[in-house]
Amino acid sequence: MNKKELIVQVAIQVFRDQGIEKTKISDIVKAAGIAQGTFYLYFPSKLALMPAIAEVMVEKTLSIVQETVQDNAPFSVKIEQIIDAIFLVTRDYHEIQALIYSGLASTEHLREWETVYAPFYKWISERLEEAREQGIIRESIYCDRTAKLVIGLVESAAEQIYLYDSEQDDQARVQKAEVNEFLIHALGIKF
Amino acid sequence: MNKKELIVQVAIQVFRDQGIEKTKISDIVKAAGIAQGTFYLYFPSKLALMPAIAEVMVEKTLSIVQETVQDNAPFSVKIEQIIDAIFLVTRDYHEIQALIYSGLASTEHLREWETVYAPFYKWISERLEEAREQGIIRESIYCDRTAKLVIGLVESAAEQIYLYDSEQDDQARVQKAEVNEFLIHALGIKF
Amino acid sequence: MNKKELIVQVAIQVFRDQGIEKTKISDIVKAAGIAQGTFYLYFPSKLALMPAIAEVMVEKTLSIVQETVQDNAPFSVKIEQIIDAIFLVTRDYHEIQALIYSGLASTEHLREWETVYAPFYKWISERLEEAREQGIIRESIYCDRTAKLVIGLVESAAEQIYLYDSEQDDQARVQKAEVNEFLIHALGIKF
Amino acid sequence: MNKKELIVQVAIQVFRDQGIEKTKISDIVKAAGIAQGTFYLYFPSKLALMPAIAEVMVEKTLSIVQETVQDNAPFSVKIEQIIDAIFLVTRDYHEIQALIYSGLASTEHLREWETVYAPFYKWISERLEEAREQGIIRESIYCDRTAKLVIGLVESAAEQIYLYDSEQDDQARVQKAEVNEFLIHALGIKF
DNA sequence: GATGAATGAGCGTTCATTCAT
DNA sequence: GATGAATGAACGCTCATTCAT
Repeated sequence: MNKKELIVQVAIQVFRDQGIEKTKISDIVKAAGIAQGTFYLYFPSKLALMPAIAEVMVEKTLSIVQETVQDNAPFSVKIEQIIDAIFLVTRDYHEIQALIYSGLASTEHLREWETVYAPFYKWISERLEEAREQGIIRESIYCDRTAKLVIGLVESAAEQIYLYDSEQDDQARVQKAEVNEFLIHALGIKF
Repeated sequence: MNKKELIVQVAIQVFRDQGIEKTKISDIVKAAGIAQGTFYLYFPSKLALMPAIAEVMVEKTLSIVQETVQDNAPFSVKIEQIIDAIFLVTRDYHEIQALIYSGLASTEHLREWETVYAPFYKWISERLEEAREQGIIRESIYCDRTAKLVIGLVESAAEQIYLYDSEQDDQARVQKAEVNEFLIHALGIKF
Repeated sequence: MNKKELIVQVAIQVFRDQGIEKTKISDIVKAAGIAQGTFYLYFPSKLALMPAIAEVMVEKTLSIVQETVQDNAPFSVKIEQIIDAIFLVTRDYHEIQALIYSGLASTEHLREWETVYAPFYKWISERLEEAREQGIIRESIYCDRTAKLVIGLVESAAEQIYLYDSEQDDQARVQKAEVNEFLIHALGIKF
Repeated sequence: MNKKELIVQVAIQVFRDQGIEKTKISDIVKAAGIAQGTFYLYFPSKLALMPAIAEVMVEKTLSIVQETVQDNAPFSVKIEQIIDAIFLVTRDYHEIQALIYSGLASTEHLREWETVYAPFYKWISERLEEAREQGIIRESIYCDRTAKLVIGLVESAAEQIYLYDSEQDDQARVQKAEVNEFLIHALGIKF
């Protein structure tokens, strides 16, 4: 089996279980069932894991969003589904999300993250584009920039809920509704 | 000068200069011109610094916002000014903001942050309340929740710009305009 | 007690006992009865010990030579005494001498050694100068350069004997006699 | 090409380029273009390389000396040529020379080095013998022992020059002249 | 014979924390 | 209160060596 992927997958799991700060490389290799030195064959340091994790996380997020959003649903429903999906991912992985957003993982790898995040931005942007062409949202929207604002808004809203606790179903429901309302107006969605 | 305050002020400065991860307590005490042991007279551990820093940062942010926003300006202008102020703070302190938002500083102190952030949320909420009472924004808005969404939106938008580089004046201008447009619709501002 | 000196003294002892290559920093601190971290207060690395050791070794060598050589002895006897003294030091510290002579201790510290060795060269040079002024050795001698040759010759001769074994009294006696004869002619000593 | 020889040749080269201490086996095999494991088919450990390297170095030194010294030159010229040759080798390989002289490579292999160095001592000894039989040098000389002194003297003189810097042509010229003068008297060369 | 991914014991180094002064 | 030398547990990382292919 591919050891590099194994390390990344296991690292995500261990980070979720015991927190990022407290995770030692020795914890990761133990969980992965490999030798300490093997880690260093694939990653020069603990920090170097981060871009790979970010990539996996974005893939995971995007695929959950894509699974949740129904192609033939009306745009207003799609927005609700996008919100649902992002809240879902945030609930389960907020610690890792936080890491990715914080400038933590040292400046050297920041550049890579831009590319890593690109597919997610692009997908949302395309949905906005579709809606705009169909006249369902206001025309003045710049889809690329707005996609980033939407993702930023929903993720930050979800983080506000899940930062302290993953068990916040009621709070989450209210917050999602509020975000939905917020977005309906922000995007000028017509029904 | 009060040593406790001195330590917090110096710590923020050192964090900005050389990054949070790389900052050792010895760096802070050196910069503060005090002895290693003196630190522990005021803070039981390195982590105990964080709530104090968060408090100062929120005070700083709020006071910048308050200075920027003119009491007698129309609400739409106030929104622009709020955006300007948050972008300004984010540009100068995005690393520390990131720290505060990420779950980084061990869970024991998270609760305190909530209270620490409260004044900022409250102030924005009050401005929304005023506007709603004057019928300048849509009535369906829940001010408390929306205040958090607005702050989350603007901060995440600013972070997208400044994460990689603090010198992004052109990018920032475009992003600010987009956020403004976004908020005008989201809040249903009437002119 | 001065910890820096303690470390150097103990390090020399430990190096002699168990060899330089096999000596870990933990061995040194254990023998010195200090904590691991304390070592790093005084020396940034194992290599950084070397100039300090060299200094002590040269001081030791010079003081043994000075003690052995009688001020009022005839020059030819002084030469014998110098040979005796250098052989003595080499027997007891040949491993450390070897270290000092090899380029081992990484190029960064080489420059310092030149200064460190200077007093020894100088002292020998002065003895040659005296002898030359008294017409006891050939006039064509450049004392400074010749001092280095003499020390190099005698030390290398001693090392040839003690490299493999410190118990070589017979061999040493013959070698010393040969070196003495060699030097008598090289310096053109007159009786 | 014979892999064993290849490894030794490459190792010498890599040692010269990046220093002995910093050279890992992986560097050697990389430079040799062979696999990590292949090294261990020919040498049971890293230390086992040392005698082989010493052998090659002595062969190299001896052959350079033999090439430089002209059979039919007068003995005084031969001495100059020997000095030249040894300075040349020392300039190019002083780090490896240092390794060979220092007790570095664990004691188990020291014995072998004695035998390895023998041919060089023997060759010089034979030249002295010739000269002594022809009455060109003083009769009291023991050629075997003196050969070692001569080699030790010249090598240490060369090391004093090249230890810090390989580019020392002026210094080297003066030092060689001084050594020559020194030897002329030590050996009692008659013209 | 040749390979090179995998190993893991071992070591150097860091740095938050303590405490005698 | 203030100091800063001393501490030592903790961890990152290296690299000689192995072995299944």
